[in-house]
Amino acid sequence: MENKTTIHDIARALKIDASTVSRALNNSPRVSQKTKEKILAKANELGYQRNLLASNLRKSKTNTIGVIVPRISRHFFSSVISGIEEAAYDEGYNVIICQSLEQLKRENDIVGTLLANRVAGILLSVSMETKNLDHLLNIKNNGIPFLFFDRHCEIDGISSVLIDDVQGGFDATEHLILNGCKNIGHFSGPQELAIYRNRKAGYIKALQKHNIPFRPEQVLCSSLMETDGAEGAKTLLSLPNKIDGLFSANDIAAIGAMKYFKNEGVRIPEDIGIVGFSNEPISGAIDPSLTTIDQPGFEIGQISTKLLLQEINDSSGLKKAKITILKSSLIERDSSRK
Amino acid sequence: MENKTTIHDIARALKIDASTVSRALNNSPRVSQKTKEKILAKANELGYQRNLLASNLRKSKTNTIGVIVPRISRHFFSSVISGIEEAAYDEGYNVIICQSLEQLKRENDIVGTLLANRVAGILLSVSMETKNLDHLLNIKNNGIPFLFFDRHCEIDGISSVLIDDVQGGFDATEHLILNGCKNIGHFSGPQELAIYRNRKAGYIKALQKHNIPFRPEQVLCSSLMETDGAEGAKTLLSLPNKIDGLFSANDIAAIGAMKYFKNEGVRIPEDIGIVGFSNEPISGAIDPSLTTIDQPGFEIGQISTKLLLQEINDSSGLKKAKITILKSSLIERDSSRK
DNA sequence: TTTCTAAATACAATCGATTGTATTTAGAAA
DNA sequence: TTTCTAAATACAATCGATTGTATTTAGAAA
Repeated sequence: MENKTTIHDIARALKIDASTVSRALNNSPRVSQKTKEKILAKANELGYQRNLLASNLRKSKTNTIGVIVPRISRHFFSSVISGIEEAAYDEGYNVIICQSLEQLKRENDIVGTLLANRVAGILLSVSMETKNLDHLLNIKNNGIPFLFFDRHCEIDGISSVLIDDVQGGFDATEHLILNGCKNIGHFSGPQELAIYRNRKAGYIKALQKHNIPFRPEQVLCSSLMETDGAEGAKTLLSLPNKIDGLFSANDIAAIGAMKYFKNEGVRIPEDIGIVGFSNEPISGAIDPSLTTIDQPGFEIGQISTKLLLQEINDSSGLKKAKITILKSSLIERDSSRK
Repeated sequence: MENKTTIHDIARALKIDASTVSRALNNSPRVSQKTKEKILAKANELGYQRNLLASNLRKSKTNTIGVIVPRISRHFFSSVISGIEEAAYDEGYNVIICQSLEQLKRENDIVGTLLANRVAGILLSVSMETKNLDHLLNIKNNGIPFLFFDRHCEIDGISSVLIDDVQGGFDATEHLILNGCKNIGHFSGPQELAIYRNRKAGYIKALQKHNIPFRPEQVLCSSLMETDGAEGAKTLLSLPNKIDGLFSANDIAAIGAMKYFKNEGVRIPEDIGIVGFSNEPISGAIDPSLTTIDQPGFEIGQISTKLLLQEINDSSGLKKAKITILKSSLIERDSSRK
């Protein structure tokens, strides 16, 4: 009960060699059917369970992949994780989940532990603080396959699974324009992150297409927490050019702004139309319901995992970065209908 | 770049023994300061990274704990996981997350893999299908510490971290009664799970206290998905005794019922007062907002992890099951105010 | 019965780190 | 300078499974 049984215990009990036991348990053709049966029976009897630590050490590979997300409890990330977990489970892989909590230091530490645990590969969505990429280059130099999803960095030979943030930003903004907004503010995130640069680029592109002047002071960068949204709303209201639309690079900040606006007696969508990004479950439920861009989290997780497993199993070292772009879609709700 | 450096590489480069390198890297007092410095410098130079597989195999212990939840993307569980991950990270442990998707077969498989991976311990909230406990007894027989949170089973010597479901059910029901409801229906889950039995017990207790007859046909058991809630609502409306209150054992089913009622022109809370359970983020946002019982997920995760780590580090085999019960709290919103 | 070949099994090294024991070294004491 | 002791380092076994090579076995062919 205390000491786990090993192949040596089985070998001793049957007076055969441990190597034969090992081969039998791995169903090798080099062991006779009769012996296999005896070994399996004894293994069962003794409650044998393969020690994957030893097995992995010997084979120098593991059946574990590491996942680093900024925050597990964000619905988008937990959907991605669901997708990852399911795809990994199907292929017999385990998933170690870690959260950076948007801190570079933690991200750094986590990469270290995952490498020390010799994970087979890493899936990663970087923190908002990630400007220095040394720890990521370190993964690469260790020859561990890895892959970005959603929030990525440009590293030679490293693939990403993304959604089309430029298009998403464009759709969100054009939707507001088509609903009559003429002066649209934008909440963006840290400009180190491509997703926020791209959503902003889409915003600008839509303005240009419709000949609406771009006013840089109407773009506010923050960490996009709910309080940031409220503060941003306050700032926007104080600007000389009265805004009548807001595209926020995430739902949480949009909701923060919405609450602030409501408190100030600004009507939504009549006075200000609002579009968010991410389609958090709460967005469909608040009043008024929030128009937003849906990101297919579960699918991102599944696809990322499949690509990563391909890289893990593909021993040819020739890696060319592949960018997979998934479609996002505008979900039209009440916050933008004028 | 391809082949990881080992302590032997360092040893060879410095013409010393690997055991000294190992001791130096573990900061053993048996190695002189001078040698330690040389070794650390060389380790850095060669980009050495400890192989935890080997280390753990030798020490026959791991720094990984396994977590099994029904579904990662449920907000309650992702908060618990957040709590687990943070508490584990602080103590240098990694977390392998697995989801049973409410299926016994998957739960079974997962337990097997976790055992094979020789996790240091397991935190577990059982699936709705878990009636047979063999796989859980197997964990115990393997001498791996484990602990239930939220959804538990009674196994000798196994501790649990729970919330007071009887009290929660009682509070929810009494709240409806105090708001004037006289005939209250109840959505329950699979009766194999103590949480659902207990919430129901609280419901009955509140009825008794207020001398309201208990009508078994008004208690509907299901998997508590949104569709189950809608169906349950339909059933309740068809009963001879007109109901004017509903206590659902989770928010999702409550919301399903709410949507059905609204569709049928039943007003909430005027015609039927509703209280859910779990405080999903969406519940505060829907219209009318849903009164519910808040469960401190993050805290449950932290406490469970601390208790588990205690058990892991406490070698005295004397385990007495400890039940930790956390307080839940009623969050009063619009769906129950008459 | 002997010889040969393929099938079955045993032997031995290995993955990388750890750890109890043995040996060497350095510096103090004689 | 020799002797002794504590500090520092080396040796060797080990954790449990895997795998290339060597040996044994069983049954067919001679």
